[in-house]
Amino acid sequence: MKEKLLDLLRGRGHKITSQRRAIIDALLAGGHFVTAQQILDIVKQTHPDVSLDTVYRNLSLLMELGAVDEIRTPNRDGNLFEVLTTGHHSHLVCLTCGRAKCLPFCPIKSSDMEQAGVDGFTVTSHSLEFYGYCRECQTSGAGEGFSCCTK
Amino acid sequence: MKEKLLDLLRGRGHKITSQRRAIIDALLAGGHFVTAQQILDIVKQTHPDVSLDTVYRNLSLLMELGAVDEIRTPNRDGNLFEVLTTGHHSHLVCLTCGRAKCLPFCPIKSSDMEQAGVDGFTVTSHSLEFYGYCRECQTSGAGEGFSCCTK
DNA sequence: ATTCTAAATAAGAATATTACTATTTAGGAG
DNA sequence: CTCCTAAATAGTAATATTCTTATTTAGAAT
Repeated sequence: MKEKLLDLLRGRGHKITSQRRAIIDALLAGGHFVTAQQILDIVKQTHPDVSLDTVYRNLSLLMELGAVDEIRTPNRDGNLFEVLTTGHHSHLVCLTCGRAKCLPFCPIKSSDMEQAGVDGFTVTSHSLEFYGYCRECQTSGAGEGFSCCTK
Repeated sequence: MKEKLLDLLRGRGHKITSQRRAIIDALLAGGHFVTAQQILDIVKQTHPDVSLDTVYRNLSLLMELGAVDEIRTPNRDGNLFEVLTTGHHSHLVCLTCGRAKCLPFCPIKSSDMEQAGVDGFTVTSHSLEFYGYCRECQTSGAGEGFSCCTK
C-alpha cells in the first residue's frame, strides 16, 4: 500500500521526501482514522522538526490525488483522515463520542452529480457525512467518549 | 420570517436577548449566504460589544432547531450560513471563487438514511456539499473571486 | 414591582487549519 | 558527480472556531 501511494505521487511528478515517507507511514500505522495531530505525534518520533503545516499540506495533496479522504466531525480534536484502500464511500459520525464508521457505499449516484451540475456548474466531487448516535451512545446514556463505534 | 424564528426560539424555552434579535436581523439582512464575520460586522453597528463567540453560539442554536444551515466551503473567510426559508436542500460550492448556490433538492432519500443506520446507529442528520467549478470560473480562466455563482 | 434561576453573554484563551516567506532539497540534466 | 530548478519544508503568523469562567439578564414566580 505504501509503494502504491509513493508510485502515485511519483507518477504525478511529486518528490518523495523523508518527511513525506514518514507521514505516509503514520497514516498507514495510525489506525483506520487518524487526526492530523495523531499523524504529527507519530512522525515526530523520527522527524522531530516536522510541523503540522507539513502534515496538512501532504494530506491535502493525497486528497487531491484521491488517495485520502477527510471525514468532517464536530470533534474538538479535529477532522479524521482515512487512506482509501477500497473505493469511495460515506461515513457515519457519532455526535456524542465523535467516532466514525465507514458505510460500504455512497448514496450519491452519478445521476445526482449530473443533476447537480445545473447552470453550467461542473461538479467534480462531493462531501457527505451522516450524523447521529451509535448504539453504545444511545444505550449508555451520555457517551463517555470511548468503547464506541468502529476504530 | 423574523417572528417565526423568535417564536421557534420561545417555543423551545430560549430567551430573546437584544443580541439575539440583532443576530437574527443580520442573518435576514445580510444576503442569502453570510459568514459569521459578516453577521458580526452588521450586529456591531448596533451592539458594539457582541463577540464572534456569541454569533457562533446563536448560529449553532438555530442550526439545532433546523432554522439555519451551514455550508462548508474551502474559503479563507469561513463557512456560509443560510436561513432555511424553504425546506432542506443541498448546495454547489465553486472551488475557485468560493461562492455557493442552492440546489432545489437534496439527493439523500429517506431510504438512504435508513440504509445508513446500520449496526444500531441512529442517523439524525447529514451534511452534503457538491464541489466543482461554476460557469464563470470555467470560462474566465482562474477566477478572480467575484461575478460568480449566486449570491 | 421584586426576587430568583437557568440561560445567555463578554472576555479571554485554546485549538484546528491555512497562509506567507525564506530556506532547503529531490531528482533530472549536463 | 555537480549543477540547477521546481517542489517541499520550517518557522512564523494569521484566521476560523470552540471552550472556560465569571458576570449579566430574560422571563417566570412571587
